[in-house]
Amino acid sequence: MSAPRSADQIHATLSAQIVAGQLRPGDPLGEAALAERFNMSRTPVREALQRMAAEGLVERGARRAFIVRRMTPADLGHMFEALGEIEALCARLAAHRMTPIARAQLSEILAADCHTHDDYAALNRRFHDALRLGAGNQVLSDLLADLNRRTLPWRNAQFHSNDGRMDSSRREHHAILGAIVAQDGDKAAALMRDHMAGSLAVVLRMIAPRETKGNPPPPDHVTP
Amino acid sequence: MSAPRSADQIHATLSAQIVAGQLRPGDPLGEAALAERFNMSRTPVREALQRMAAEGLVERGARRAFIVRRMTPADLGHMFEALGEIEALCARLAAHRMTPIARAQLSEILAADCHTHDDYAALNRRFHDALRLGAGNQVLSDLLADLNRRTLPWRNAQFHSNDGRMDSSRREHHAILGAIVAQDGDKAAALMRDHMAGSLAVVLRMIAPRETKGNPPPPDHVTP
DNA sequence: GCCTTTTAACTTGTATACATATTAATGCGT
DNA sequence: ACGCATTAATATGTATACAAGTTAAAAGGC
Repeated sequence: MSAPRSADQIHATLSAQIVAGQLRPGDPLGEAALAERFNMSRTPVREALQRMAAEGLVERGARRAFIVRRMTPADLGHMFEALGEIEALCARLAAHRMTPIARAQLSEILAADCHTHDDYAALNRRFHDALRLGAGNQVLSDLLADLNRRTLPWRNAQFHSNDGRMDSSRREHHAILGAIVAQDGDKAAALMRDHMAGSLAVVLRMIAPRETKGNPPPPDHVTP
Repeated sequence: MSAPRSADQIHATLSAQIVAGQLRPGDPLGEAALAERFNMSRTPVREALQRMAAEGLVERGARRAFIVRRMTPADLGHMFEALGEIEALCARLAAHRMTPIARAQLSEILAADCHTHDDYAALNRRFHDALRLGAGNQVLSDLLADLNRRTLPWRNAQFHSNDGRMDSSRREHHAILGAIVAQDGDKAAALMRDHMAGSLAVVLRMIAPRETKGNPPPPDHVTP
């Protein structure tokens, strides 16, 4: 039997709530409060928070207390650039390494029609997951999974507030698929870069309404 | 004043010993034993181990005990491929973004003459650090720092056992510098990829003598 | 009246005691 | 004699009590 550890449960629950936006950047994560909320002692709570800190989901605020991680526009830019470049890298590798069967499966994913935003979010995820696996590098795959989780709080709402983005995103997916089927690594990489840049543009337009609690992070200048 | 926390000290000490090779892959890291060794309780020891697990330096073995992370040849290949590709990416970005002053500083680093292996290791590190900073992306920089730390246990001894590698590595550095000064991003990336591939080749030749303690990890097939 | 200093409250960091699970050894049964 | 089951030992997981540091508020001096 599997041993359900409390710390894992807390970690999963808090991560999900941060990713879903229920806990917003800057929200305080007091150990005692969380311990009471989960009916557990502070020890597993601390373990969960430390792991989340190492994963980049939370950071240390005043009084060394943990808070949900805040990101300046510059930080978001760096994060999306890294995400886009590594996705592009995986796309290039996948174009060279994916088997014909894997290519067919990738095509199948895009062939499935979807109508609701939630459907598309799932499809989007499956597409990128298949590409990650196709690259055939476990380390890069893990890296992408981590970066993805860290950006999700700022990404998961974009489809709901921006209807046009869904269609354009879908078109871009098909273009990437075409480059991969043609085994054109450079083109796949370039298309993926543009695709991720498009996502960043949408997200940056949405930052303003999402206020971060507490002192905003050092007012980093947006690079001109 | 800074608050020197015990957990940080344990984390730093253990990390250094793993990177230096004093603790070898597969070595057990019992909490009680470490607590006694550091004259501390198990609590800060656990915190340090959990953080190191999230960083990829240790893993869980039998009885859920922490052990120094083992890596199959396939894992090492993935790790070095990721490292090489992201370094190449940073080199391309740096070729476009580094200021003339930063280029001059990079050149200065390579100009310094060194004779001992330790000297060269320091120089090597400064070169790669300068390139990381030159890319102007904090996330990629942090990623590289992490990957570097994780591969260090397998890299730090290569210069000592392979005299020829030092000279060839140095030549490759100069070639990369030339591409960056010429602002040729693609060439810098390609050269960096080859440079890292060279390091991997040396490391793979050194794996055999370094036996991992305990049951070797699942005998991952080496891709043909 | 404002600034400084001290003190008190609240938070995190550490230690220890207890619960629980996994492993290995031993004994019994076939 | 071999195999299975039971039990004991040793590790990690959790809870709680205590220590220490930081912040904020309040009181006193200039």
